[in-house]
Amino acid sequence: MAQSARTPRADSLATQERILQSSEKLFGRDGYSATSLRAIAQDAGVNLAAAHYHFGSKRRLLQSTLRRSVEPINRERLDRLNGLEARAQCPTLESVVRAFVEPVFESLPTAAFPSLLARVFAEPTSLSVPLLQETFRPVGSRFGAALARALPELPQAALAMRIHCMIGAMVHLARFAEPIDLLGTGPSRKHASATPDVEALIDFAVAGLCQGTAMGAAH
Amino acid sequence: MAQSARTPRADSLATQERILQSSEKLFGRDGYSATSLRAIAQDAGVNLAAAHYHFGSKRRLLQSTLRRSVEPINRERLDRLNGLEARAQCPTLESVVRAFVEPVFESLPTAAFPSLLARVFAEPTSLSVPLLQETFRPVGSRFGAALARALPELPQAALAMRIHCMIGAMVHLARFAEPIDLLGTGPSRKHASATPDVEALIDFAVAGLCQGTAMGAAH
DNA sequence: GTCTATATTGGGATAGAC
DNA sequence: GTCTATCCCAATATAGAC
Repeated sequence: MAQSARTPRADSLATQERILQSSEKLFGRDGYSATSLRAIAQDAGVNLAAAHYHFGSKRRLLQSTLRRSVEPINRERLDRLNGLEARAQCPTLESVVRAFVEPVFESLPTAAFPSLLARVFAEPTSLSVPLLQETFRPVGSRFGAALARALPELPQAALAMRIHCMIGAMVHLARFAEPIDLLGTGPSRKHASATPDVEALIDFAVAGLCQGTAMGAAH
Repeated sequence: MAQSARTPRADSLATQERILQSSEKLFGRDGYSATSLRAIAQDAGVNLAAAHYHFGSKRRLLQSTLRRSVEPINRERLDRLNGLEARAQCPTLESVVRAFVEPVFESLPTAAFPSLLARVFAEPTSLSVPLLQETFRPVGSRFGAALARALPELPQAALAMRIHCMIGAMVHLARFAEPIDLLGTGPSRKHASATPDVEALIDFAVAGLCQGTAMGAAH
Protein backbone atom coordinates (compact mmCIF):
# COMPACT_ATOMS: atom_id res chain seq x y z
CA MET A 1 0.00 0.00 0.00
CA ALA A 2 2.79 2.40 0.95
CA GLN A 3 4.80 1.28 -2.03
CA SER A 4 3.96 2.77 -5.36
CA ALA A 5 2.79 0.67 -8.26
CA ARG A 6 6.16 0.86 -9.97
CA THR A 7 8.09 -1.40 -7.63
CA PRO A 8 9.77 -4.04 -9.73
CA ARG A 9 11.27 -6.28 -7.08
CA ALA A 10 9.74 -8.78 -4.66
CA ASP A 11 6.20 -7.61 -5.17
CA SER A 12 5.35 -10.51 -7.38
CA LEU A 13 3.60 -12.30 -4.57
CA ALA A 14 1.60 -9.24 -3.72
CA THR A 15 0.71 -8.85 -7.38
CA GLN A 16 -0.55 -12.42 -7.62
CA GLU A 17 -2.54 -11.97 -4.47
CA ARG A 18 -4.13 -8.79 -5.69
CA ILE A 19 -5.06 -10.48 -8.95
CA LEU A 20 -6.58 -13.43 -7.13
CA GLN A 21 -8.61 -11.19 -4.85
CA SER A 22 -9.97 -9.19 -7.75
CA SER A 23 -10.70 -12.38 -9.64
CA GLU A 24 -12.69 -13.74 -6.77
CA LYS A 25 -14.68 -10.54 -6.57
CA LEU A 26 -15.38 -10.11 -10.27
CA PHE A 27 -15.78 -13.75 -11.29
CA GLY A 28 -18.14 -14.03 -8.33
CA ARG A 29 -20.10 -10.95 -9.28
CA ASP A 30 -20.41 -11.38 -13.04
CA GLY A 31 -19.45 -14.96 -13.81
CA TYR A 32 -16.60 -16.31 -15.86
CA SER A 33 -17.31 -15.24 -19.40
CA ALA A 34 -18.79 -11.87 -18.52
CA THR A 35 -15.61 -10.95 -16.68
CA SER A 36 -12.65 -9.72 -18.70
CA LEU A 37 -9.04 -9.97 -17.73
CA ARG A 38 -8.88 -6.25 -18.34
CA ALA A 39 -11.46 -5.60 -15.67
CA ILE A 40 -9.60 -7.84 -13.25
CA ALA A 41 -6.27 -6.19 -13.95
CA GLN A 42 -7.77 -2.76 -13.52
CA ASP A 43 -9.50 -3.68 -10.29
CA ALA A 44 -6.30 -5.17 -8.95
CA GLY A 45 -4.27 -2.16 -10.02
CA VAL A 46 -1.88 -4.26 -12.09
CA ASN A 47 -1.05 -4.43 -15.74
CA LEU A 48 -3.02 -6.65 -18.04
CA ALA A 49 0.06 -8.57 -19.08
CA ALA A 50 0.79 -9.46 -15.47
CA ALA A 51 -2.27 -11.68 -15.33
CA HIS A 52 -1.04 -13.67 -18.28
CA TYR A 53 2.49 -13.76 -16.94
CA HIS A 54 1.43 -15.20 -13.60
CA PHE A 55 -1.46 -17.41 -14.58
CA GLY A 56 -1.08 -18.21 -18.24
CA SER A 57 -4.70 -18.00 -19.33
CA LYS A 58 -8.08 -16.88 -18.19
CA ARG A 59 -9.24 -20.40 -17.51
CA ARG A 60 -6.23 -21.22 -15.40
CA LEU A 61 -6.77 -18.00 -13.50
CA LEU A 62 -10.25 -19.20 -12.60
CA GLN A 63 -8.81 -22.51 -11.46
CA SER A 64 -6.24 -20.79 -9.30
CA THR A 65 -8.83 -18.41 -7.93
CA LEU A 66 -11.23 -21.15 -6.92
CA ARG A 67 -8.47 -23.26 -5.42
CA ARG A 68 -7.14 -20.41 -3.36
CA SER A 69 -10.57 -19.28 -2.20
CA VAL A 70 -11.78 -22.72 -1.33
CA GLU A 71 -8.72 -23.96 0.48
CA PRO A 72 -9.32 -22.25 3.84
CA ILE A 73 -13.00 -23.20 3.75
CA ASN A 74 -12.24 -26.84 3.13
CA ARG A 75 -9.58 -26.86 5.81
CA GLU A 76 -12.01 -25.36 8.28
CA ARG A 77 -14.62 -27.93 7.32
CA LEU A 78 -12.24 -30.81 7.86
CA ASP A 79 -10.96 -29.34 11.13
CA ARG A 80 -14.49 -29.20 12.45
CA LEU A 81 -15.33 -32.67 11.25
CA ASN A 82 -12.17 -34.06 12.80
CA GLY A 83 -13.08 -32.35 16.05
CA LEU A 84 -16.55 -33.86 15.96
CA GLU A 85 -15.30 -37.34 15.27
CA ALA A 86 -12.70 -37.06 18.01
CA ARG A 87 -15.45 -36.35 20.53
CA ALA A 88 -18.04 -38.86 19.37
CA GLN A 89 -17.96 -42.05 17.38
CA CYS A 90 -20.91 -40.94 15.35
CA PRO A 91 -21.50 -37.18 15.39
CA THR A 92 -25.08 -36.01 15.13
CA LEU A 93 -26.49 -35.21 11.73
CA GLU A 94 -26.93 -31.56 12.59
CA SER A 95 -23.37 -31.15 13.75
CA VAL A 96 -22.04 -32.63 10.52
CA VAL A 97 -24.28 -30.46 8.38
CA ARG A 98 -23.19 -27.43 10.37
CA ALA A 99 -19.52 -28.26 9.92
CA PHE A 100 -20.14 -28.47 6.19
CA VAL A 101 -22.23 -25.37 5.70
CA GLU A 102 -21.06 -22.75 8.16
CA PRO A 103 -17.50 -22.27 6.93
CA VAL A 104 -18.79 -21.23 3.52
CA PHE A 105 -20.63 -18.28 4.99
CA GLU A 106 -18.06 -17.40 7.62
CA SER A 107 -15.29 -16.79 5.13
CA LEU A 108 -14.85 -13.23 6.28
CA PRO A 109 -11.41 -12.55 4.82
CA THR A 110 -12.81 -13.55 1.47
CA ALA A 111 -16.40 -12.46 1.67
CA ALA A 112 -16.74 -12.76 -2.08
CA PHE A 113 -16.38 -16.52 -1.89
CA PRO A 114 -20.01 -17.60 -1.57
CA SER A 115 -20.86 -15.77 -4.72
CA LEU A 116 -17.88 -17.21 -6.57
CA LEU A 117 -18.89 -20.69 -5.53
CA ALA A 118 -22.38 -20.23 -6.88
CA ARG A 119 -21.08 -18.86 -10.15
CA VAL A 120 -18.73 -21.75 -10.74
CA PHE A 121 -21.59 -24.21 -10.28
CA ALA A 122 -23.50 -22.36 -12.97
CA GLU A 123 -20.79 -22.39 -15.61
CA PRO A 124 -21.05 -24.82 -18.51
CA THR A 125 -20.52 -28.41 -17.47
CA SER A 126 -17.24 -28.75 -19.29
CA LEU A 127 -15.82 -25.93 -17.22
CA SER A 128 -17.54 -26.41 -13.89
CA VAL A 129 -17.63 -30.13 -13.27
CA PRO A 130 -13.89 -30.85 -13.55
CA LEU A 131 -13.16 -27.82 -11.40
CA LEU A 132 -15.68 -28.80 -8.78
CA GLN A 133 -14.58 -32.41 -8.65
CA GLU A 134 -10.95 -31.48 -8.35
CA THR A 135 -11.70 -28.94 -5.65
CA PHE A 136 -14.27 -30.73 -3.55
CA ARG A 137 -13.78 -34.48 -3.84
CA PRO A 138 -11.59 -34.94 -0.77
CA VAL A 139 -14.02 -33.00 1.43
CA GLY A 140 -16.99 -34.56 -0.30
CA SER A 141 -15.93 -38.08 0.43
CA ARG A 142 -15.21 -37.35 4.10
CA PHE A 143 -18.56 -35.66 4.64
CA GLY A 144 -20.39 -38.22 2.55
CA ALA A 145 -19.08 -40.92 4.83
CA ALA A 146 -19.95 -38.97 7.97
CA LEU A 147 -23.50 -38.38 6.75
CA ALA A 148 -23.86 -42.03 5.82
CA ARG A 149 -22.89 -43.01 9.36
CA ALA A 150 -25.37 -40.53 10.79
CA LEU A 151 -28.12 -41.95 8.56
CA PRO A 152 -27.37 -45.67 8.45
CA GLU A 153 -30.82 -46.68 7.20
CA LEU A 154 -30.57 -44.61 4.04
CA PRO A 155 -29.46 -46.32 0.80
CA GLN A 156 -26.48 -44.71 -0.80
CA ALA A 157 -28.34 -43.44 -3.85
CA ALA A 158 -31.02 -41.78 -1.74
CA LEU A 159 -28.38 -40.14 0.42
CA ALA A 160 -26.58 -38.84 -2.65
CA MET A 161 -29.77 -37.24 -3.93
CA ARG A 162 -30.45 -35.58 -0.59
CA ILE A 163 -26.92 -34.23 -0.38
CA HIS A 164 -27.42 -32.96 -3.90
CA CYS A 165 -30.52 -31.08 -2.73
CA MET A 166 -28.70 -29.68 0.28
CA ILE A 167 -25.86 -28.39 -1.87
CA GLY A 168 -28.39 -26.79 -4.17
CA ALA A 169 -30.02 -24.92 -1.32
CA MET A 170 -26.63 -23.90 0.05
CA VAL A 171 -25.36 -22.62 -3.28
CA HIS A 172 -28.57 -20.72 -3.85
CA LEU A 173 -28.23 -18.99 -0.49
CA ALA A 174 -24.65 -18.21 -1.36
CA ARG A 175 -25.88 -16.60 -4.55
CA PHE A 176 -28.80 -14.71 -3.04
CA ALA A 177 -28.31 -13.91 0.63
CA GLU A 178 -31.83 -12.49 0.67
CA PRO A 179 -34.75 -14.37 -0.80
CA ILE A 180 -35.68 -12.80 -4.10
CA ASP A 181 -38.98 -11.09 -3.75
CA LEU A 182 -40.98 -13.35 -6.01
CA LEU A 183 -43.95 -13.43 -3.70
CA GLY A 184 -44.77 -9.76 -4.01
CA THR A 185 -44.75 -9.27 -0.26
CA GLY A 186 -41.85 -6.87 -0.03
CA PRO A 187 -38.59 -7.43 1.89
CA SER A 188 -38.99 -10.30 4.29
CA ARG A 189 -36.63 -8.97 6.96
CA LYS A 190 -36.55 -5.52 8.44
CA HIS A 191 -32.82 -5.20 8.94
CA ALA A 192 -31.46 -6.72 5.78
CA SER A 193 -28.32 -8.23 7.24
CA ALA A 194 -25.29 -8.91 5.11
CA THR A 195 -25.11 -12.55 6.22
CA PRO A 196 -27.78 -14.89 5.00
CA ASP A 197 -29.80 -16.89 7.44
CA VAL A 198 -27.50 -19.85 7.80
CA GLU A 199 -29.48 -21.31 10.68
CA ALA A 200 -32.56 -21.56 8.50
CA LEU A 201 -30.52 -23.34 5.86
CA ILE A 202 -29.14 -25.82 8.36
CA ASP A 203 -32.58 -26.59 9.76
CA PHE A 204 -33.95 -27.03 6.27
CA ALA A 205 -31.15 -29.34 5.22
CA VAL A 206 -31.25 -31.48 8.35
CA ALA A 207 -34.97 -32.02 7.97
CA GLY A 208 -34.62 -32.89 4.33
CA LEU A 209 -31.78 -35.30 4.96
CA CYS A 210 -33.31 -37.32 7.78
CA GLN A 211 -36.89 -37.30 6.53
CA GLY A 212 -38.50 -40.74 6.57
CA THR A 213 -35.87 -42.31 8.83
CA ALA A 214 -36.10 -43.18 12.52
CA MET A 215 -34.11 -40.04 13.20
CA GLY A 216 -36.59 -37.99 11.26
CA ALA A 217 -39.51 -39.34 13.26
CA ALA A 218 -37.71 -38.65 16.53
CA HIS A 219 -37.06 -35.07 15.57
CA MET B 1 -39.37 -28.49 -43.08
CA ALA B 2 -40.24 -29.19 -46.68
CA GLN B 3 -39.66 -25.59 -47.60
CA SER B 4 -36.13 -24.50 -48.23
CA ALA B 5 -34.38 -21.87 -46.17
CA ARG B 6 -34.90 -19.22 -48.82
CA THR B 7 -38.61 -18.75 -48.39
CA PRO B 8 -39.30 -15.07 -47.96
CA ARG B 9 -43.01 -15.09 -47.27
CA ALA B 10 -45.04 -16.01 -44.20
CA ASP B 11 -42.19 -17.83 -42.52
CA SER B 12 -41.56 -15.03 -40.09
CA LEU B 13 -43.33 -16.83 -37.31
CA ALA B 14 -41.39 -19.97 -37.99
CA THR B 15 -38.19 -17.96 -38.00
CA GLN B 16 -38.91 -16.40 -34.63
CA GLU B 17 -39.80 -19.78 -33.24
CA ARG B 18 -36.61 -21.35 -34.49
CA ILE B 19 -34.59 -18.54 -32.96
CA LEU B 20 -36.34 -18.92 -29.65
CA GLN B 21 -35.79 -22.65 -29.59
CA SER B 22 -32.12 -22.30 -30.34
CA SER B 23 -31.83 -19.54 -27.77
CA GLU B 24 -33.35 -21.75 -25.13
CA LYS B 25 -30.93 -24.50 -25.98
CA LEU B 26 -27.77 -22.43 -26.17
CA PHE B 27 -28.48 -19.93 -23.41
CA GLY B 28 -29.35 -22.91 -21.27
CA ARG B 29 -26.22 -24.80 -22.16
CA ASP B 30 -23.62 -22.06 -22.04
CA GLY B 31 -25.20 -19.12 -20.27
CA TYR B 32 -25.95 -15.66 -21.52
CA SER B 33 -22.60 -14.06 -22.13
CA ALA B 34 -20.88 -17.18 -23.39
CA THR B 35 -23.52 -17.56 -26.09
CA SER B 36 -23.20 -15.44 -29.23
CA LEU B 37 -26.03 -14.36 -31.44
CA ARG B 38 -24.02 -15.80 -34.29
CA ALA B 39 -24.12 -19.23 -32.68
CA ILE B 40 -27.85 -18.95 -32.12
CA ALA B 41 -28.49 -17.85 -35.68
CA GLN B 42 -26.41 -20.69 -37.04
CA ASP B 43 -28.11 -23.26 -34.83
CA ALA B 44 -31.51 -21.95 -35.87
CA GLY B 45 -30.54 -21.92 -39.53
CA VAL B 46 -31.38 -18.25 -39.91
CA ASN B 47 -29.40 -15.18 -40.72
CA LEU B 48 -27.68 -13.22 -38.00
CA ALA B 49 -29.54 -10.06 -38.92
CA ALA B 50 -32.86 -11.83 -38.43
CA ALA B 51 -32.23 -12.10 -34.72
CA HIS B 52 -31.76 -8.36 -34.47
CA TYR B 53 -34.71 -7.68 -36.72
CA HIS B 54 -37.10 -9.75 -34.62
CA PHE B 55 -35.79 -9.16 -31.12
CA GLY B 56 -33.81 -5.95 -31.23
CA SER B 57 -30.94 -6.93 -28.97
CA LYS B 58 -29.34 -9.87 -27.28
CA ARG B 59 -30.75 -8.95 -23.92
CA ARG B 60 -34.27 -8.65 -25.23
CA LEU B 61 -33.85 -11.99 -26.93
CA LEU B 62 -33.09 -13.55 -23.56
CA GLN B 63 -36.17 -11.91 -22.10
CA SER B 64 -38.35 -13.22 -24.89
CA THR B 65 -36.79 -16.65 -24.61
CA LEU B 66 -37.40 -16.95 -20.90
CA ARG B 67 -40.93 -15.62 -21.19
CA ARG B 68 -41.81 -18.04 -23.94
CA SER B 69 -40.23 -21.01 -22.20
CA VAL B 70 -41.72 -20.29 -18.83
CA GLU B 71 -45.23 -19.50 -19.91
CA PRO B 72 -46.50 -23.09 -20.33
CA ILE B 73 -44.84 -24.13 -17.08
CA ASN B 74 -46.44 -21.35 -15.12
CA ARG B 75 -49.80 -22.03 -16.71
CA GLU B 76 -49.55 -25.70 -15.77
CA ARG B 77 -48.58 -24.76 -12.22
CA LEU B 78 -51.56 -22.48 -11.82
CA ASP B 79 -53.89 -25.01 -13.41
CA ARG B 80 -52.80 -27.59 -10.88
CA LEU B 81 -53.06 -25.21 -7.97
CA ASN B 82 -56.51 -24.11 -9.05
CA GLY B 83 -57.52 -27.76 -9.25
CA LEU B 84 -56.23 -28.41 -5.76
CA GLU B 85 -57.99 -25.42 -4.28
CA ALA B 86 -61.22 -26.36 -6.01
CA ARG B 87 -61.15 -29.74 -4.32
CA ALA B 88 -60.04 -28.66 -0.84
CA GLN B 89 -60.11 -25.45 1.13
CA CYS B 90 -56.56 -25.97 2.20
CA PRO B 91 -54.57 -28.34 -0.02
CA THR B 92 -51.89 -30.40 1.65
CA LEU B 93 -48.35 -29.10 1.72
CA GLU B 94 -47.08 -31.92 -0.45
CA SER B 95 -49.70 -31.39 -3.11
CA VAL B 96 -48.82 -27.69 -3.36
CA VAL B 97 -45.09 -28.40 -3.55
CA ARG B 98 -45.76 -30.99 -6.22
CA ALA B 99 -47.82 -28.57 -8.27
CA PHE B 100 -44.97 -26.11 -8.09
CA VAL B 101 -42.07 -28.43 -8.85
CA GLU B 102 -43.28 -31.08 -11.25
CA PRO B 103 -44.16 -28.87 -14.22
CA VAL B 104 -40.59 -27.64 -14.40
CA PHE B 105 -39.29 -31.13 -15.03
CA GLU B 106 -42.16 -32.31 -17.16
CA SER B 107 -41.66 -29.66 -19.83
CA LEU B 108 -41.12 -32.25 -22.49
CA PRO B 109 -41.71 -30.08 -25.57
CA THR B 110 -39.00 -27.77 -24.27
CA ALA B 111 -36.63 -30.10 -22.52
CA ALA B 112 -33.97 -27.43 -22.46
CA PHE B 113 -36.00 -25.35 -20.06
CA PRO B 114 -34.70 -26.60 -16.70
CA SER B 115 -31.18 -25.77 -17.74
CA LEU B 116 -32.18 -22.33 -19.00
CA LEU B 117 -33.92 -21.61 -15.73
CA ALA B 118 -30.83 -22.49 -13.74
CA ARG B 119 -28.65 -20.35 -15.96
CA VAL B 120 -30.82 -17.29 -15.63
CA PHE B 121 -30.65 -17.56 -11.85
CA ALA B 122 -26.88 -17.52 -12.10
CA GLU B 123 -26.55 -14.44 -14.26
CA PRO B 124 -25.46 -11.17 -12.65
CA THR B 125 -28.09 -9.69 -10.40
CA SER B 126 -28.79 -6.73 -12.64
CA LEU B 127 -29.78 -9.12 -15.41
CA SER B 128 -31.36 -11.97 -13.51
CA VAL B 129 -33.42 -10.41 -10.76
CA PRO B 130 -35.61 -8.13 -12.91
CA LEU B 131 -36.15 -10.99 -15.33
CA LEU B 132 -37.06 -13.43 -12.59
CA GLN B 133 -39.36 -11.05 -10.82
CA GLU B 134 -41.17 -10.14 -13.99
CA THR B 135 -41.51 -13.77 -14.96
CA PHE B 136 -42.37 -15.41 -11.67
CA ARG B 137 -44.10 -12.90 -9.42
CA PRO B 138 -47.68 -13.83 -10.30
CA VAL B 139 -47.02 -17.52 -9.73
CA GLY B 140 -44.86 -16.79 -6.72
CA SER B 141 -47.54 -14.87 -4.91
CA ARG B 142 -50.18 -17.54 -5.55
CA PHE B 143 -47.94 -20.35 -4.32
CA GLY B 144 -46.59 -18.29 -1.44
CA ALA B 145 -50.15 -17.80 -0.23
CA ALA B 146 -51.00 -21.47 -0.65
CA LEU B 147 -47.92 -22.52 1.31
CA ALA B 148 -48.71 -20.01 4.03
CA ARG B 149 -52.17 -21.52 4.41
CA ALA B 150 -50.69 -25.01 4.58
CA LEU B 151 -48.24 -23.88 7.27
CA PRO B 152 -50.23 -21.39 9.35
CA GLU B 153 -47.86 -21.49 12.34
CA LEU B 154 -44.88 -20.29 10.37
CA PRO B 155 -43.96 -16.59 10.44
CA GLN B 156 -43.79 -15.02 7.03
CA ALA B 157 -40.04 -14.41 7.11
CA ALA B 158 -39.31 -18.01 8.05
CA LEU B 159 -41.54 -19.28 5.29
CA ALA B 160 -39.81 -17.02 2.77
CA MET B 161 -36.42 -18.45 3.76
CA ARG B 162 -37.66 -22.01 3.43
CA ILE B 163 -39.16 -21.33 0.03
CA HIS B 164 -35.84 -19.80 -0.90
CA CYS B 165 -34.10 -23.04 0.08
CA MET B 166 -36.61 -25.12 -1.86
CA ILE B 167 -36.10 -23.05 -4.98
CA GLY B 168 -32.34 -23.46 -4.59
CA ALA B 169 -32.63 -27.23 -4.45
CA MET B 170 -35.01 -27.24 -7.41
CA VAL B 171 -32.79 -25.04 -9.56
CA HIS B 172 -29.77 -27.12 -8.69
CA LEU B 173 -31.55 -30.29 -9.77
CA ALA B 174 -32.57 -28.52 -12.94
CA ARG B 175 -28.91 -27.71 -13.54
CA PHE B 176 -27.53 -31.14 -12.65
CA ALA B 177 -30.02 -33.93 -13.18
CA GLU B 178 -27.49 -36.32 -11.70
CA PRO B 179 -25.68 -35.55 -8.47
CA ILE B 180 -22.15 -34.51 -9.28
CA ASP B 181 -19.79 -37.17 -8.12
CA LEU B 182 -18.11 -35.23 -5.35
CA LEU B 183 -18.15 -38.15 -2.96
CA GLY B 184 -15.84 -40.31 -4.99
CA THR B 185 -18.27 -43.21 -4.95
CA GLY B 186 -18.97 -43.38 -8.65
CA PRO B 187 -22.37 -42.98 -10.33
CA SER B 188 -25.10 -43.29 -7.77
CA ARG B 189 -27.69 -44.85 -10.04
CA LYS B 190 -27.30 -47.78 -12.36
CA HIS B 191 -29.54 -46.64 -15.15
CA ALA B 192 -28.74 -42.97 -15.36
CA SER B 193 -32.16 -41.74 -16.39
CA ALA B 194 -32.63 -38.53 -18.28
CA THR B 195 -35.11 -37.18 -15.77
CA PRO B 196 -33.85 -36.20 -12.36
CA ASP B 197 -35.33 -37.72 -9.27
CA VAL B 198 -38.18 -35.29 -8.77
CA GLU B 199 -39.76 -37.40 -6.06
CA ALA B 200 -36.63 -37.11 -3.95
CA LEU B 201 -36.69 -33.36 -4.41
CA ILE B 202 -40.33 -33.12 -3.37
CA ASP B 203 -39.76 -35.21 -0.26
CA PHE B 204 -36.73 -33.14 0.64
CA ALA B 205 -38.57 -29.85 0.18
CA VAL B 206 -41.67 -30.91 2.08
CA ALA B 207 -39.58 -32.03 5.04
CA GLY B 208 -37.60 -28.81 5.02
CA LEU B 209 -40.69 -26.65 4.77
CA CYS B 210 -42.73 -28.21 7.58
CA GLN B 211 -39.87 -28.93 9.96
CA GLY B 212 -40.56 -27.76 13.53
CA THR B 213 -44.29 -27.31 12.99
CA ALA B 214 -47.13 -29.49 14.16
CA MET B 215 -47.35 -30.86 10.66
CA GLY B 216 -43.68 -31.72 10.73
CA ALA B 217 -44.07 -33.67 13.95
CA ALA B 218 -47.03 -35.57 12.58
CA HIS B 219 -45.11 -36.56 9.52
C1' DG C 1 8.89 -9.08 -13.36
C1' DT C 2 6.74 -5.29 -15.36
C1' DC C 3 5.37 -2.44 -18.95
C1' DT C 4 3.82 -0.72 -23.99
C1' DA C 5 2.23 -1.95 -28.07
C1' DT C 6 0.03 -4.93 -31.02
C1' DA C 7 -1.56 -9.21 -33.34
C1' DT C 8 -5.66 -11.64 -33.91
C1' DT C 9 -10.14 -13.03 -33.20
C1' DG C 10 -14.88 -12.66 -32.33
C1' DG C 11 -18.57 -10.10 -30.54
C1' DG C 12 -23.10 -6.93 -31.12
C1' DA C 13 -25.16 -4.02 -34.00
C1' DT C 14 -26.53 -1.63 -38.44
C1' DA C 15 -26.89 0.04 -43.43
C1' DG C 16 -28.71 -0.85 -47.49
C1' DA C 17 -29.64 -3.98 -51.53
C1' DC C 18 -33.16 -7.16 -52.74
C1' DG D 1 -38.60 -9.94 -44.06
C1' DT D 2 -34.34 -11.49 -45.46
C1' DC D 3 -29.75 -11.22 -46.98
C1' DT D 4 -24.62 -9.40 -47.58
C1' DA D 5 -21.32 -6.63 -46.06
C1' DT D 6 -19.38 -3.89 -42.77
C1' DC D 7 -18.62 -0.75 -38.74
C1' DC D 8 -16.88 -0.55 -34.36
C1' DC D 9 -15.42 -2.29 -30.31
C1' DA D 10 -13.72 -5.44 -26.80
C1' DA D 11 -11.69 -9.64 -25.91
C1' DT D 12 -7.50 -12.95 -25.16
C1' DA D 13 -3.06 -13.45 -25.91
C1' DT D 14 1.78 -12.39 -27.09
C1' DA D 15 6.19 -9.94 -28.56
C1' DG D 16 9.66 -7.37 -27.12
C1' DA D 17 11.63 -3.14 -24.72
C1' DC D 18 13.08 -2.03 -20.14
